[in-house]
Amino acid sequence: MQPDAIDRKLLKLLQENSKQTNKELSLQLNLSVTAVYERIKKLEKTGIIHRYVAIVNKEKVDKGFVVFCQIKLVQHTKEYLTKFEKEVMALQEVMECYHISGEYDYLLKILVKDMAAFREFMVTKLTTLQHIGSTQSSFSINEVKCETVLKV
Amino acid sequence: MQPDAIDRKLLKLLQENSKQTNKELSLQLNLSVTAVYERIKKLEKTGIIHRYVAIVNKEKVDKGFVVFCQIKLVQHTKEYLTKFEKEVMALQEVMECYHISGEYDYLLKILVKDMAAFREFMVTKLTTLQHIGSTQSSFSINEVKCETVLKV
DNA sequence: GTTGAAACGGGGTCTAC
DNA sequence: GTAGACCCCGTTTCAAC
Repeated sequence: MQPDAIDRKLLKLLQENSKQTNKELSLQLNLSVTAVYERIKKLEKTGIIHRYVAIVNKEKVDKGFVVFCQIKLVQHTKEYLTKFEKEVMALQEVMECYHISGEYDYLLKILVKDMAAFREFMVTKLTTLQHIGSTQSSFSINEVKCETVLKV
Repeated sequence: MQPDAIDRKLLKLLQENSKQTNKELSLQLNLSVTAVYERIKKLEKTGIIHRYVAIVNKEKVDKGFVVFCQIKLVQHTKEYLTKFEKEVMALQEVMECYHISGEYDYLLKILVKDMAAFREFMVTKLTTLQHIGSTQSSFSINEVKCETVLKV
């Protein structure tokens, strides 16, 4: 399914605020409520809309310290990669993990309370993972942009 | 406001699926519907719940190619930093941008359709920004983990 | 915190255009 | 695509415990 211009605007609105009623959406889209309803259902059925979630303010729940950590493994066999990935999946501080091209193998986005919590995470969790060669961490000094809306 | 154990579980449920009814939530929390309602309102009022959004499947809207780009500016005056940040804010391909510690100044998460689209983005947008010294891009080979649920 | 009731309005479906 | 009517049920508020 290929979303048309109206679908794209609808996706923008729902990505910004999924609690809007179909009536509110219909006014912004110059459509009838029924048409809005059917378009949303179609976007859900095709999987373009994956799910609906609440976004939590990370500062207010003591997760305001953002660290990006690049990791190099000692070897690159499938066994090592798979094992590492499985272990990373289980770490709740790791919000994102990508196998990447370049000098390092993985890039992790880590959310913790502060530097002390990050130290604790490094010492007790990250560096205890098997097959890790080296790591290189960068701390977020300032979050310039953090967008959840995909412009489609 | 400090969320208690029930609030934390409620936050987990709402971060996973914000479309659940209060009745469904009440069953999982062993609470009355009214109590769930009041807890949610409190979490919203205190700003712990920031907003509710639809999550779009990026592959289905031609944004499945993920690139992390580290950028170094030629100078680090406030003027240069501010100008760069303002320009980055306007780029819709840039989903996230952090001012970071370390060798590079900024880390950007960029979503585009494919390598050709990234090339186009680099040539026509990123490298035309003023004051950029050098860049270093890593491409996502595999998304191991991409979590939106903050464990609180 | 709980239950129960009541008012309101949106979701979802259907009919007709 | 539109408008209107319909029922159901979730939200929201309230009273009483």
